[in-house]
Amino acid sequence: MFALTRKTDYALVALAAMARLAERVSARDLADRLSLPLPVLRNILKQLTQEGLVSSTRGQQGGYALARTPERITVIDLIEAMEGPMRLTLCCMSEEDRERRRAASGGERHHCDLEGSCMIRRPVQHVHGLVRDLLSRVTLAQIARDEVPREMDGFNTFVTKSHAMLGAR
Amino acid sequence: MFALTRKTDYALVALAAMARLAERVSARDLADRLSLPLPVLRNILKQLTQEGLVSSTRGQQGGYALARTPERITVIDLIEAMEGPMRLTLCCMSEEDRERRRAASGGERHHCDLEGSCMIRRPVQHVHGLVRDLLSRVTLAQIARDEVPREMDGFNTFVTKSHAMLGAR
DNA sequence: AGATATGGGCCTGAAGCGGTGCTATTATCC
DNA sequence: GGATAATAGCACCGCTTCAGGCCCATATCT
Repeated sequence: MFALTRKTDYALVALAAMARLAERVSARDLADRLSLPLPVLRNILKQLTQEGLVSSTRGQQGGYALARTPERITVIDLIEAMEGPMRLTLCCMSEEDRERRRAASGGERHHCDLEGSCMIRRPVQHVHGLVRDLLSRVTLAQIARDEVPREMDGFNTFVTKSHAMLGAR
Repeated sequence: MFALTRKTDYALVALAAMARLAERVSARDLADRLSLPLPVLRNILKQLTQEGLVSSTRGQQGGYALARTPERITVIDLIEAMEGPMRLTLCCMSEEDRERRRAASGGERHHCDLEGSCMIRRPVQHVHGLVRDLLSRVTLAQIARDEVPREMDGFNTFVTKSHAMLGAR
């Protein structure tokens, strides 16, 4: 089911709230404000900290804050922080991702069996790039302020970015 | 993990091959040509038939063929046929989908708890619309011929389409 | 010292995914 | 009419992930 998990959903709500607050908040405080279940929110904030999207301060008066300005946090950052690298199909995985999954689940075949003979690999990877780029153009600031542009053009810069990305990954 | 399932992946490969062949093929034949596991491909083709993307003919010399021209089958059609309605977050579910899930899993809460107070609902639904529209612009014909446009503009028509869609769903 | 936070685990029930097998039905060919 | 070849509709199983919760160690401020 092509969908974000509930945790990612909550993460989006939490980060948007943190963007508006713009000051350090404890997990409990945030859970109260947003009516989110505290244990879940804790796990989410922990993970976002590990992934470097938020910074944490321990102890009394501690809490969480965005690690960067909301303009520099994109939706794809958030998604991949919570769910790991996005991929439309198996061919869209990067080599590193592939190694990681192979190591994690014990030597399964985590590559497309077709590889050479697959006729749709290039176009599919291209669509993958289009989606990923779209999500990398939406920032947390835009989400928080309900200022997501109606049109996502400016694909001139995209073309180069996309190709560079596909090459690198 | 924001990714398509393996079945959807295979479905894409299969449909693209059927688009190129442009004639009726049996599941076995297709599995041989594409080096896909036959039992899996069978289930996929059955499901695609139920969803109306391919038409089937029983009996000897029977098989499957695309129900429409590949120009009229989009990637989002395929994805939603295999995985059910796409949604970025819970708020992006249509009312019917919500009812369906509620009925299926016995009265759970399948809606966003925040509803009224949620500050990011509109922007998130808008991003959902952007992604969905992008995927609805890529056709099976383009995939099969590796002719996916480098730029996906023409968002003028999109704006109206998107709003109509969000309204209808 | 005590109160308040985060950090790092670990655990469980439920649901979805990947894959397989069996039987019934339908159409064609001989 | 009978054999054959194909789809249709199930039901099943092992595995992984998801959602949610709990516990204890550690750090920090008062």
